[in-house]
Amino acid sequence: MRKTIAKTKILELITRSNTNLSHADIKNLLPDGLCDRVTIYRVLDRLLQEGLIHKVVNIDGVVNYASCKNCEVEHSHNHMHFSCEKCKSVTCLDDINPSFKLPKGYAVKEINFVLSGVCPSCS
Amino acid sequence: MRKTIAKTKILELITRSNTNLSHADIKNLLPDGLCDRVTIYRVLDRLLQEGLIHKVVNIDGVVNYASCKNCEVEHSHNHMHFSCEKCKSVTCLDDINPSFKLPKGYAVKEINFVLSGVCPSCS
DNA sequence: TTATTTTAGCAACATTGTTGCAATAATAAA
DNA sequence: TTTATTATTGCAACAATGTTGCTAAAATAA
Ligand SMILES: [Zn+2]
Ligand SMILES: [Zn+2]
Ligand SMILES: [Zn+2]
Ligand SMILES: [Zn+2]
Repeated sequence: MRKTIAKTKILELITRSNTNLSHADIKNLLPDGLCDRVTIYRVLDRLLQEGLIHKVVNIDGVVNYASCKNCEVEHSHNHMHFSCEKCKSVTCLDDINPSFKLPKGYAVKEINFVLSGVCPSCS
Repeated sequence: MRKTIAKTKILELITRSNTNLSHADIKNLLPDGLCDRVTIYRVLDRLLQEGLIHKVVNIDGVVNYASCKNCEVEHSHNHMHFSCEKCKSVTCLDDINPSFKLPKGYAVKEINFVLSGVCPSCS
C-alpha cells in the first residue's frame, strides 16, 4: 500500500486527535480541497486494513475512527468507548475492558462497546 | 397515543420475532402496502417512546429493534447483544450484563453492547 | 354524530456511502 | 534518471437511508 498525501494527513489527524473522529469530522478538519470525500472513505478502509486505526460504531450509528495505541503486540479492541451527548465527543476508554461470560457456542470476532451520557469535562 | 393498524402489526412483528428487526426487516415482513415506509419510522419512534421496545445499534451501524421483556419493573438495557455474520441475526442476550468500572465523572445514560461473530446455530 | 387531534401517505429533500472508469501519482524495474 | 507497472484519486452517477412539510384520513373524545 502506498503512502500518499491524503493517507498521511488523515492518519495524522486521527493520531493527534484526543477524541475519535467520524468521516464528517475528518472532512471538516482536512484543508479544504485536499481530497475528495470518496478518497477519505477509501483511505479509512486502508488504514483499517493495515491495522493502524480501529473503528467504533457510535450509539447513533455513526462510525468513528480511533488510532490504535496498544496494538503493537496484538490487535484487541475489547475496550469501552464513551460518547458525550453534550460535547459530542467519542473517546476510547482504553483501560476499561468489560467482563462477561457467554454461553457455549458463540464465536466472537468483533466487539463494540459504547456508553453514552455526559463526560467528566461536561459535568 | 393512538392504536392503529400499523402500530399493532409492527409491535406484533417485533414481539413475536426471536431476533431483533431492522427497519428494512420490518418493511419486508409487513404485508405489502400495509403502510408507507415513513410510517414505519414514525411508529418505531412511538414504540420507543412508550417503552414497548428498545433499540440496538449493530456493528454495521444499522438500528435493530427488540421487544422489551423484563422491563415491566424498570427500563434497563444493560444486556449484551449478538450479531451473527452468517445468519445475519441480531439477538438480545438478556441475561448477560457485562460488568465494568468507570472513572469518576462519567454519567451514563445509554448503553450499547454488541458482539459480532458466529452464533451457536451457525457454528 | 360531531369535533378534535393524532396518524398516515406522499413528495421532496438531505445525508451517507458505494461503484465504475479514466486520469494521475507512487513505486519498482531497467 | 527514465520507463513501466500498479495503486490511488477525482468525478459522476447511483443506491440506501432517514427527515420534513403538508394535506387527507383515521382514531378518540365530547
Ligand atoms: Zn463532554
Ligand atoms: Zn477505541
Ligand atoms: Zn447465526
Ligand atoms: Zn436487547
